[in-house]
This record gives sequence, C-alpha cells and structure tokens, in this order.
Amino acid sequence: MRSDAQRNVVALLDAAKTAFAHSGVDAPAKEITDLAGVGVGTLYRHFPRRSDLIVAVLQNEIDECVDAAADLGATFEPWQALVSWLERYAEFVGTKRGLASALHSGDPAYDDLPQHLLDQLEPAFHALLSQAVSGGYARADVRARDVLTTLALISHPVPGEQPSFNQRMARVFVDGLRLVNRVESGRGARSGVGDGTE
Amino acid sequence: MRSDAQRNVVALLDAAKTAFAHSGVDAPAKEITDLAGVGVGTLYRHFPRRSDLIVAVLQNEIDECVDAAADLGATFEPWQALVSWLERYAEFVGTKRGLASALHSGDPAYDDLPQHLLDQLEPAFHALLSQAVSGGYARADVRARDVLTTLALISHPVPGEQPSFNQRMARVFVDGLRLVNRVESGRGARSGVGDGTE
DNA sequence: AAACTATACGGAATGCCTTTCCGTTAAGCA
DNA sequence: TGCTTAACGGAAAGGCATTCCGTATAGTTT
Repeated sequence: MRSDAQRNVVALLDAAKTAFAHSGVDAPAKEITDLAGVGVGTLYRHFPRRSDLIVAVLQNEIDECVDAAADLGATFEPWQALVSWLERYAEFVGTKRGLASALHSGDPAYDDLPQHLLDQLEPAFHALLSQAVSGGYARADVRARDVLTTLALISHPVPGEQPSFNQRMARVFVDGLRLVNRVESGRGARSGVGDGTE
Repeated sequence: MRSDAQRNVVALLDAAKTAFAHSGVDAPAKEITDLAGVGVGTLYRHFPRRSDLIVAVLQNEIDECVDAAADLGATFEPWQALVSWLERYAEFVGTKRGLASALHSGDPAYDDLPQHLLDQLEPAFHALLSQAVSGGYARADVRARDVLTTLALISHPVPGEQPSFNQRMARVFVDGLRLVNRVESGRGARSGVGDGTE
C-alpha cells in the first residue's frame, strides 16, 4: 500500500469518527471526505461499503467489549456476569448514534455489519450464556446470537423517550431469559400469585 | 371535496396498498402514482407525509386489531388475553414490510407514525394490561405504551433470520413481563434451580 | 537523477428519489 | 353556457450515493 494511501486511510478513520459522533453512522459521505480533506472517490476506494468504515472506526471499542466478557465472567457469578455484560453491550450498541438502526436497516450498504459485529461479539457472550444455562440460571432455548440481535433491536433510540427507556426494556427482556425465581428488578416488582392459565 | 379528487384518493390508497406489499412502506412515490395513474403532485397534495398514507392504508387493520383486544379480554383469562393480543399486534407490525423499521427510522417523513398508531392501539392494550397487573399476573412497572413500542422494535425483520425469530424473541420479552411462576414456554424451559445472586 | 509504471487521487458525471411549484384542466354552480 | 376555483400532472430543483476516468505521484528501475 502506498504511503499516501496509508495516510488517507488514517485521515478518513479520524474524520469518520468525528462525523459519526456528530451525525450518526449514516453521516453523508461528503461530510466525512471534507473533514478528511480527500475526494469521495478515495473514501469509496478504501471503504466500499459503509459497514467497512463503521467496523474499522469501532474496532477498538468492539475489542474492549469482547475483553470485558472474560473479566466479568471471572469476577461475578454466572447470572450477574451475564446481566452486566449485556448492559455494557446494550450501551455500546445504543450509544453510537444510528448504529442500532443501521444494524437492521435493510439498506444493502449495511448488509455486512451485523455479521461482522456478531461474529466478533458472539463467542464472548456465548461463554457467559452457556455458564448461566448450565448453572440453571438461564433458559436453554435461546442462542447467544439471538440475544445479541434482540438487544440490538431493543436498543434503537425511540424519539420522545429517554435513553433509560431502552435500558428498562432491555431489562425486561433479560428477565425473560431467567428460568425462574426472578430477581428483584428494583422497581416494585410484586411478590407473585400463581394463576391457572398455564 | 371534488369528485375527481375523491376518485384519486381511492386510487392512491389502492395503489399504495399494492406497492407497500411489493416494496414495503417506503416504496418510491413514483411507483405508487404510476399504479394509481395520477401525477406525483396529487399524491403529495392528499398525503403530504408518508405516514399519512401509511395510516390511511392500514386503518382497517388497525381497527381490527383494536377490536380484537375487547374480544380477547372477554374470552380469556387476563394473562392469556394479554399474550394473545400481543402476538396479534406483533404480527401486524412485523408483517407489513418495512413498517417496523419505519416506526423507528428517525426519518422525518415518519415522525407522526408512531404517535398515530400508538394513540389508537394503546387504549386497547392498556385495558388488557391493567387487568393482568391488578390480577397479579404482570409486573406493574411498565406502561402499556412501553410494551407496544418495544414489541415494535423486536418485530423488525432481521435479515438472515426466519420470521419466527421475532416471534420467539417477543415471547421472551413477554415472559419478562410476568411476575413469577413463568408459564412453560413450550421449547424445553427447564425446571429451575434457585441461585444466590439476588 | 531520470524515466517508468502502477497505484491512488479528486471530483465531475450519473442516477435515483423526494418534494415543490405553477401553468393547465375540468368540476360544479349560477 | 360561462365562470370560478379546486385539483391536476409533470417538469424542475435539490440532495445524496456511487461510479468512472483523466491526472498526479509514490516507489522502483536503470
């Protein structure tokens, strides 16, 4: 790779990071190239699909998220480790403006993104999940990928709702992963009464 | 309203229904107007925002969904009624190609859509939810609107997954709404063992 | 250090789509 | 029958993604 190409890639990643923070992950191509001081052709040459650019920009944070799984797994009991990591994951996905939407937009420019992200994150979470399952804490009928995909869906920012909305709903979903003896959810979950519907 | 205008509105609704089925709710305006045999100006005059068109096209089905709540509430116990209606709702949202995405796209053309839909559907579901809550079946810390919004998120079609994926994950979320004594979910939920994490 | 070659550059061009605008048409009424 | 005005249709304007290709230059060879 020629040295000018190398420089431009760095400049583009830098610019994209700024642009993503400012306008979300579908910032107009021109905004990025102007910031980087290159032509649009150069952007498309190095990152033909938007997902290539996003993955490259986020690679650091992805790695950190992956690493956190091992740490949490070593520190906490299985269920607590699982919950903590999912919180971190949901924050990662929900905080990057537009990332959650891009993940499921159907726009071909983002086709590779879910694959790429999940391929990296799934093994990390899979370890936590199997521990929780074999310990009897979590239901056994969901795959790791199912959970990650669904939390990405739940993390879409909803206009008119606080960011905490997504966290609360993620928590409900995670509660649904528990087998029984639901943990206190901290907001007045009542002691239950049985019913006859099942 | 002039009679030709009346006719065109009908033609547009018809065409939009077809186009939505064929290309999803963000079918190009031209596809719709060509089908209807009118100019694009006519589309925008009658339906300035895309959401106006969508709501008009779906109004029938929305009404049916609202009506179903009363029926189910009268027929089943509270929890079963709640679960059944949510299944119906999720199918409605998930089946219309692109509707779930449009609901949370952030595109200003769809700004009114969530409001409009939820304003109609929320009261129907609210009745079911409060029954379930006061009967002690469902947790009390979620609002009806929260549940509808979240199920709309979970109902986004995910490329590479069966449609049943969304149903299964919706089911996990709904399980999370239960207070205790989770119902059998039908796919090998194991009898639980307690743990010490809570 | 000059010439050469292949790599990479920039931005104009293309294509698709939304949305607006306005000259033209025709519905409904007197 | 003629008038008024609501409504029409499609051209035009604007925005953005993506491609294409003539030009520039890094790196290499002599």
